[in-house]
Amino acid sequence: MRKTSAAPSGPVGGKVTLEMVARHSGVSPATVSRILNGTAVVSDEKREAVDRAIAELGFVPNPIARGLAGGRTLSAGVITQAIDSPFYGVALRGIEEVLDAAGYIPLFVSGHWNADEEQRCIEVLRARRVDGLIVLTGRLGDADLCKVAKTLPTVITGRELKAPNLYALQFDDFEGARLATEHLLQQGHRRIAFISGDPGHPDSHERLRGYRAALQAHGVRFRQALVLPGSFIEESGRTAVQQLIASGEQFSAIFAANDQMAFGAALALYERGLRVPQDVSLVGFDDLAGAAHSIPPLTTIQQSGLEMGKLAARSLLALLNGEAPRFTLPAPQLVLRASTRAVDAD
Amino acid sequence: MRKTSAAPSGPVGGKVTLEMVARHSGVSPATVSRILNGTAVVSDEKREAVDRAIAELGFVPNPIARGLAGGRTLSAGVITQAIDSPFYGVALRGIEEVLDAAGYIPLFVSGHWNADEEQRCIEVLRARRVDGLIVLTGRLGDADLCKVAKTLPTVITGRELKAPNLYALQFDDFEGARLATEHLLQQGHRRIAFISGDPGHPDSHERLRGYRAALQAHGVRFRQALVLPGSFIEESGRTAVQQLIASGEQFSAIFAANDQMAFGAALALYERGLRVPQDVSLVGFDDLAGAAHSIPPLTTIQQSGLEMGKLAARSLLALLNGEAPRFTLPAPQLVLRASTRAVDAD
DNA sequence: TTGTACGCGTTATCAT
DNA sequence: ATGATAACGCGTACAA
Repeated sequence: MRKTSAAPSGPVGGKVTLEMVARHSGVSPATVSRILNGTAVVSDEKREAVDRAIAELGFVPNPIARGLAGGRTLSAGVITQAIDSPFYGVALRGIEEVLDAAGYIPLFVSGHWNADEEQRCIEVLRARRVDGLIVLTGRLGDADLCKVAKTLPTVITGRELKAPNLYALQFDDFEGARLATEHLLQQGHRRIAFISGDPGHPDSHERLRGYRAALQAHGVRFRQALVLPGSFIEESGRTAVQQLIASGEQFSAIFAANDQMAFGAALALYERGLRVPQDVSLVGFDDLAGAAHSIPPLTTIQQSGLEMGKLAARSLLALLNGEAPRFTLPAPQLVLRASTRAVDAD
Repeated sequence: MRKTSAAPSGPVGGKVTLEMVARHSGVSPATVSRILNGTAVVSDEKREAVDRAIAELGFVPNPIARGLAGGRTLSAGVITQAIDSPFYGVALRGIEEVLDAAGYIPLFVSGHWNADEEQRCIEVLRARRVDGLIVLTGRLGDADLCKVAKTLPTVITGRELKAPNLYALQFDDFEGARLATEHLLQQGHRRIAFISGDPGHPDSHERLRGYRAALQAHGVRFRQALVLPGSFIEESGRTAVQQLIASGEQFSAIFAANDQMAFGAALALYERGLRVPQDVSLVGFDDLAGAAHSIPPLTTIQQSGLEMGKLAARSLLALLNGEAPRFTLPAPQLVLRASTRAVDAD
């Protein structure tokens, strides 16, 4: 076996600096830097020599030094609400994938649905000199967000907002909710309960609107008693159904404003001996990973967290690149599974 | 309203440097640095002057420059397998919480259960000059891990391993599985199927051992036909049960090596018209967030991901501090819910 | 106790 | 096209 001259010192380039590469290849550090960044044109000979030196020495550029010198850290801040959220988690995955492919590293921090915490997150990220910011929904005011965007390219999801250096990616909650309700209506349901998300959340309002719009389009009267408060978590869906049943109000179907509440609702029904879908039809919203394996598999509105993450990341990269992002989230789609069934209209 | 003299220029300290603080307070940059890091003793007057200057200027130290100069970045690499994993996601939350409180920021990267990818993650993190590393289980070989630990304080979960600069946090899979099986046995079940995790995963073997040990302790013969292969995801649990049923083998209970497979198993049973727990008892492993709201609520082995994350982070902080961590994961516990019931021993 | 001066590894600005 | 040289913001010997 032939030994290549000057093999790299293992996969880990201990402390090989750009300057060493420069010396090793007989050029100046500046030239090496240029080659690395494609900043300028260099002669092919030098380029080759440098490339070889890089390979032989196992040189890895130091992002820290880069950040100090160039002002860019090749890192992006991502504010999510809880790192273990079933919905946003998938979005993080999409962000990670796209950013990583572009040489960026995401810095994930959690705001816990709290504007103050989100502000703190931004300080932390800014201190870390991230090149850009992705905010997954959250509670931060539009004004604050715009101010942040003034000095930090920002992508925000879950709201409509136009500002320089800022791009908003909004999912069509209204249409999603309309679709879900429409499906139930088509199956002959007339008494459709709606478990809403908490009012402070921007998505909640639109989903309620979609529900009402579908009802109206079918000439079904809206009943306030069929709208139950929820907070986007399982337990709130469960409580809502318990209250609904206790209220004595008639219903043959439930539309929950997200899957987690739908799961809770399903449990409450189960606990009362009501079967889904034989006794009650159920539709969720989000299409979480668990929806396909719940019992019964949940019919729901697909809102691709993965795609959302990917597009958010691509938008940020565009912003960072001085371009104007033009991405749009895919339209909501009904995913038909086994939690609804047709009934004779009452 | 009284204006405080020289109010900070907004919450965002635009570009205030340590040197500016030094000038503003009439001391040298070195002194400011010392105060910031508690590196040396300083006279109270100077300290006060500096503190005030920091406040007035709204100075925020630049971690990037710090990293370059001091070699510490106050950041820790965390290799998880999938950023959206329901089990490890909770662990990330614990890590984030503890690290954040200590002024560290976690850099989350995903290895996707692939040793090569994990290696790449390590390169990336090393390039980012993280101060330490937490590896959540994963497939990396022990030897590789020890090598990494030579130059980077490391905490690893999911395996036993002793090495300098390395701390391993291992959950008692054997005992957990034994507990689960024992519970079923106590309820009178004798034909207990076991859906195992995939063989490449370190946890799988121990859980199988625990299952067998419990069987043996009760004088119940081990039947290979009751052991189904799985891969720790829902669909594999579903397939396993389908095969089990097709095989004609008798069984009254199922123990799945994790909750996700238990969910899949429950679905397969549901699809065949078998009720849990009336016809078949079911036990999972992990106690995922969803287990409490599955139908029926799943009896399972609690393995606190949150605690695991917290302890991993604390261990790393100890390592970083030159101390020897002495943390141990809490013992596994059976969480009794509604997916099992007693039967007359056959 | 405090200040001076240098270095960390890279990019950017000048020259050439 | 390429090479010096000066930042970038901070930590830390070393000196005082």
